[in-house]
Amino acid sequence: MPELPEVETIVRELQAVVPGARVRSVAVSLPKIVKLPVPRLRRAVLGSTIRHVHRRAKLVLIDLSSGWTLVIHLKMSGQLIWRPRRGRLRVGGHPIPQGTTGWPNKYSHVIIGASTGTLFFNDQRQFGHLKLVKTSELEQWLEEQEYGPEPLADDFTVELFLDLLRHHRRKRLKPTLMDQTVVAGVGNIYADEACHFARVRPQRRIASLTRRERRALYRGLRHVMALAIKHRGTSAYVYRRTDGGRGGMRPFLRVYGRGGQPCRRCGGAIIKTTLAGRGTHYCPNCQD
DNA sequence: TTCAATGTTTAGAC
DNA sequence: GGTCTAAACATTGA
Repeated sequence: MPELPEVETIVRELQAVVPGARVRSVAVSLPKIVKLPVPRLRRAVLGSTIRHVHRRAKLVLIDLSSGWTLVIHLKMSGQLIWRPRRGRLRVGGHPIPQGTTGWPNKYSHVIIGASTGTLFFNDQRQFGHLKLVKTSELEQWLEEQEYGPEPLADDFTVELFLDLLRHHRRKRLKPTLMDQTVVAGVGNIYADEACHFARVRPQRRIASLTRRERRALYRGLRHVMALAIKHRGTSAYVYRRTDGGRGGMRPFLRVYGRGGQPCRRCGGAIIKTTLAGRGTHYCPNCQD
């Protein structure tokens, strides 16, 4: 999916325009995406007002006046699209397939009609899901998911990060960074980018990392996430009127998707390999 | 035709 | 028990 920066981008977009909208209709064309009986979803959301849109890890959280929170995971190919009655479209998540011009389309699996616009939950690969959690129990529920700290939060200190790494000494670096119980929200793109920032190869064992390297990884995670949010993510489209621009992080990626191309730091050829089943990119010259 | 794609979970091997 | 890989989910496009 969209990783933390892409989810944060769409959450900010939605939070700016959606609160206050009253839900008037719910249409589900792919029931398996909704992890509860559709009639129950209807009862929980129809007639309620959207209060607040926020995020934890890669989850989009939409608080409703009914006391329920919609919990949406976009996984690999989910999108959220807000089409307001007036004003510009807000699109977040996976890039829109070429040729797609309107909504709903064949990937629009959940459509929530509201007083000021319509929210589309689209997902090409159908991996995403939508759940419902009582807002009063949301904090508790999130704790049960055992997410690690938010990498950009004030309480994510270097000391905490070093401590988390100590619990995974025998594991390889990149899968550990992507472990949502270690740090929340890190995915395949930004794990590679953080490793490059820290000049460390993704396949290194945690135990082999020097204190200096661990601290560089901490800085790398924070830097890469903040930069990606600043540029509105790597591929989330954010439409302005009809033509729109896309998430602008792509030109700032130093290794992801750049196999065979020269390293922007040292000129070495970026290697693309596989680690933990995921495409993994690094510079063999300046990452050790 | 084959493979890989911003995620997560699970089964099985060692 | 710990850690790894492959497969599964489903679809598309290079």
